[in-house]
Amino acid sequence: MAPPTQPLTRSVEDYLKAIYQLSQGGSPAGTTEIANLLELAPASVTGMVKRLSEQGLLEHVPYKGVELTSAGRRAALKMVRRHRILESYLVAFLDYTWDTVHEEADRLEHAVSDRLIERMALALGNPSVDPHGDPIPAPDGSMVELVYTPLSEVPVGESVELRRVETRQADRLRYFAEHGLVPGASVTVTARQPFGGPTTVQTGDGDRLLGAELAGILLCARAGAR
Amino acid sequence: MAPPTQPLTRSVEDYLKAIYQLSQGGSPAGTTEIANLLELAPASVTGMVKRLSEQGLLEHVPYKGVELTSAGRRAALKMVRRHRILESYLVAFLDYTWDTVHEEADRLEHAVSDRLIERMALALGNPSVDPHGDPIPAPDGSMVELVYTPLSEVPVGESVELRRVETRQADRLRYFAEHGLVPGASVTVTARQPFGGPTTVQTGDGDRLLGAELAGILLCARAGAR
DNA sequence: AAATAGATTTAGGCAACCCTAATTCTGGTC
DNA sequence: GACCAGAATTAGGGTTGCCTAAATCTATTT
Ligand SMILES: [Mn+2]
Ligand SMILES: [Mn+2]
Ligand SMILES: [Mn+2]
Ligand SMILES: [Mn+2]
Repeated sequence: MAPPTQPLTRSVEDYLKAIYQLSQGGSPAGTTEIANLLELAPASVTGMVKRLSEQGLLEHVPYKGVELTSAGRRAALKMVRRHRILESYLVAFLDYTWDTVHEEADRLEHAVSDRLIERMALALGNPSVDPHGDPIPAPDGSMVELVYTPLSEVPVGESVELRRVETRQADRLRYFAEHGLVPGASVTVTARQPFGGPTTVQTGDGDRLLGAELAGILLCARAGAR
Repeated sequence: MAPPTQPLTRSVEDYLKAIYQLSQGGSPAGTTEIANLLELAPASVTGMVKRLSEQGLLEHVPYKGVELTSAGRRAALKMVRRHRILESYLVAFLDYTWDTVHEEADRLEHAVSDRLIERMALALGNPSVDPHGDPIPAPDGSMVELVYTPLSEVPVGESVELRRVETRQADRLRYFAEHGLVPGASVTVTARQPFGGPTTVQTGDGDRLLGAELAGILLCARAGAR
């Protein structure tokens, strides 16, 4: 622990965000996983992990993996809030589209002040989700993460509401937007081929065939879910 | 010269902006001047100046001073545009005041994309000056710099329009704003004490006595000036 | 139990930036 | 023309954060 926490660097903030993301699945984040996500060499990650552990932001069990400490998680969630508020603001007020906004937010998140983020949040009416349907942590770090069902697992015949799109790949996002597959849209699953085959859905603007990859990325609220 | 110019770092951008500012007076910027403005040790500046000269951004005559090359000036003006558009946007849309906006813009200017700046400029209606009355360079780097008269030099009896406030000190800026001394305001000089004494002005909300420092900072358009 | 693939760490470097202390230069002054 | 103060540079370090290549560890397979 280093009590008089000095401001985190851009690199450190990106590491913490990445580790937060990778730890979502319950198990600790591996060195190579982190390296892949941040596009760095694994050896570089080992070095940074050592430093962050000494600063009390991570718990590192050599050869096993890393987890965030509560201080680390707090910092990570702050970055997640910044990122998602920024995305929301840029889309709402500056004409960004959901396929171009991630990149801009990924740089700005390190440069904005708390004050600016809160002003943007206020201008947006304190939204609870960003343009991709990702939940936005509150300023105190609390976040309500709802459990959704991938469209690929919605039974044939059911009608669901799209709530969240789990990808950053611009081409996928553009494809979805072009066909009205955005958070809030209602779709009905009319067929599904077996063995990882495509799902057929009926949307506001016609029927569409979605391969397993795309259908797995679209998260839906089933009947009765909130 | 290094042809395939890679992105400039935050430090480099700040150096170029500082050198641009210091070269405004015609003579080259000195090492110590730059160091003072950036709050660095002079030795650090010597090192950076060497690197930037090698990159073709500066012309350095050892022991004499540095000047921007055209590539350096281009980069500096880009930062000035970014800074001033950001200030304008934050004041216009996010409730910033002119005494708090500089700090935020000084960090953001390094993180925003060209696209974002142009979107903000569009939302603002492509302004030609920022909240302090500082001129905003066009995207191509051209800038119209008008010549104003410091209030301290406006003859007694004349009426002028405030156009620009030349300080970043928040306390001064707050004082001016409190008393309506902002760009666009009309004031009449009703008296001036000799030997660097105060100037008395008549403003929309009453008479006011301004010491030489403050009166020197308020730049005005005299009758007939544009 | 030995071999091995893959993950991880260690070793050794490098570039960008910053600092302090010591040295050198420059433009006057006496 | 020698001297001096201040400006600038050089010398020598330190930190952060990244890389490649060479160990080393772990888990799984044979
Ligand atoms: Mn980022
Ligand atoms: Mn998002
Ligand atoms: Mn800056
Ligand atoms: Mn300004």
